[in-house]
Amino acid sequence: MPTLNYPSTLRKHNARFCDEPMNTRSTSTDDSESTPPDPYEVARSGTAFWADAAADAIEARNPEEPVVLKGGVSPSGIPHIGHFNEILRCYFVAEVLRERGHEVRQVFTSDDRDRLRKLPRQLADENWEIVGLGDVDAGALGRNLGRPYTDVPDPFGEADSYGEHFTNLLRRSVERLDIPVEFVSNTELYESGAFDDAIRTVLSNRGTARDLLAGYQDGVDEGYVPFFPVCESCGTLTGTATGVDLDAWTVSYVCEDIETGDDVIEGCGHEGTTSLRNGKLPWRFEWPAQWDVLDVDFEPFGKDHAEGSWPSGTDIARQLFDNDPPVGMVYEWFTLEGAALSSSAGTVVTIDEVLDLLEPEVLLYFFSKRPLKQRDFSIENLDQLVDEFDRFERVALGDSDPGGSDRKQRAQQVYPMLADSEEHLRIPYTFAAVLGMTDDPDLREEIARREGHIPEDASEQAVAGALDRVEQARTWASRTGNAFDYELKRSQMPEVSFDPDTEQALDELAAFVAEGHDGDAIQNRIFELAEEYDLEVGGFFGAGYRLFFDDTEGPKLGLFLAKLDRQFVVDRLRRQR
RNA sequence: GGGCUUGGAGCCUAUGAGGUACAGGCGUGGGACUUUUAAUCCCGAGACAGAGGGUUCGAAUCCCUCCAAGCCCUCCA
Repeated sequence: MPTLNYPSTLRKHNARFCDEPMNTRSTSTDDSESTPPDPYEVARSGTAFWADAAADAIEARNPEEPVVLKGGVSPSGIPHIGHFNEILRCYFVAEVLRERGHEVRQVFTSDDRDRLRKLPRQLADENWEIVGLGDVDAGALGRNLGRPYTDVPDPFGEADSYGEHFTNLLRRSVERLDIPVEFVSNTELYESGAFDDAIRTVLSNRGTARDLLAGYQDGVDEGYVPFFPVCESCGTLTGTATGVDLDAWTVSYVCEDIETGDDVIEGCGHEGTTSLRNGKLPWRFEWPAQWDVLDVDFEPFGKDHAEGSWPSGTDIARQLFDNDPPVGMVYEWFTLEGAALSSSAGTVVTIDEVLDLLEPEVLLYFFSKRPLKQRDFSIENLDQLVDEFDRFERVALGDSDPGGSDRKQRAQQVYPMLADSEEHLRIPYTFAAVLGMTDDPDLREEIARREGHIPEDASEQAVAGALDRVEQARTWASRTGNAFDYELKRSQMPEVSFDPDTEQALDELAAFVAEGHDGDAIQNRIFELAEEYDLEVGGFFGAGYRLFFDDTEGPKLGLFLAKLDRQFVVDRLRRQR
């Protein structure tokens, strides 16, 4: 027995969901021992961290070491943050299990033998540049509809296939997040024969397989053969196998039209026979086959699978493969700015993009939250997420605990999974955005110090780390064009027109600046001049912001002007350049 | 049609195995820092937990009905 250190309340909780009958229309008469916990319950964790509950459920199965956690997606297009549920939900559970002394293997299957069903409207090249379908040879790509992703050429001509191209992109994002993941190609599993036993099991028990599936799906009739061969003539993953010869390890087929949603992929009509390694199992069988072949103990999945392929999959795992299905966990989908994430519709945020806007630990933090909650990823309001993380970090590190001890305990548990143990100095995100108005690193630091965001005794390294956020926040501000998007208009003077009083006041201010005064003095002078010329204070400041930022707002003007080179300021105040 | 998930102040995030929501943040109103903005500090307003029933001494937390959004019963994190 490993020493487990978690609250006793949790144990009670586990007992609860382990004993509950599965919430499906399973037709099986299995004993409770092989009934996996309800994947919704696994995602709910009461007062504990959800990954703890998942780890509990996994331990309840007495898994063999190493414990295998798996995720997977089809490489159908641009990998976006939603796909990372498959990676990061596993990651947190893996971390918990490691803490408990388990050996863990985190696996990701690229379901790359799935067929290309339709062309996405957008693609991303090997440099993560998003390009429209029109920018590649869409015609050539279109001729590959119906083929497995690994048989479709990479439209960018770099990788071996379309599937490999997008898998590579995803893998690189995983690497940027520094998550240890083993990638497995589904196509390779088929080609290497790793799936042979599973295929044999399905096809030699066709009647059982059919009956099982028919309990969950309509349209599974007598002639149904649960295998899709690749047509040797046109390369399409066909839908109609007509017979199998297990001794010869072949399957015969007719290459008929395939309906995929609204579209129909035309078959070439070829009738042929091919190897059982040249094709694939239908998803409903393939998933449990993966569990069996890879010895999967845990798998998170999107809510789209929760009511369909999960119940049938667990049933098939037990009854057909005689295998205990893994612990499943449902997660809700993210939205982007309130809209569904969709590669084809172009509502996509990639990990790469996000990491230009915030630190990896903030992104991980987003994924550490309750899985069943529908969450919006909002770039518009990204500052709120970062602020929330900063608070979370402070609580975890013990500086304060406004939310109570439970919250603190959780923070202390989760935080080490997000960030390294080095000292992190954080400048508030929106303030960092404002600092982006100047390119001068020294000036940035000075302003940050002046405003109290950098303590006297901060190490050089910590300061540098803190200022790294400025670039991210500035990118965010300029990308969203929000209120923090200040940019010093140094090279060219914005178009301005002021009334005569304002112009005179600006000239006097220029003269004052020319004399050489510190920031406070200049700030005071601005107020005095506004009074002397009977100008609205706000309006006069506004004139300054217009001149220097082409905006109505800006930083504390006097202090800021004092930091810039004097002649430039004087000239600009005189509207000369 | 059947099933599932989510639903807290203007917004975000918690809590959620029944026991008073003075919760935190953002935003907002006011004030302080010699006087607009950013930042910092103080104070204030703001929800009775989607709606309605029920169980209970007591429910945001259990049950029922309904509503909204999303998902599944073809493929899709």
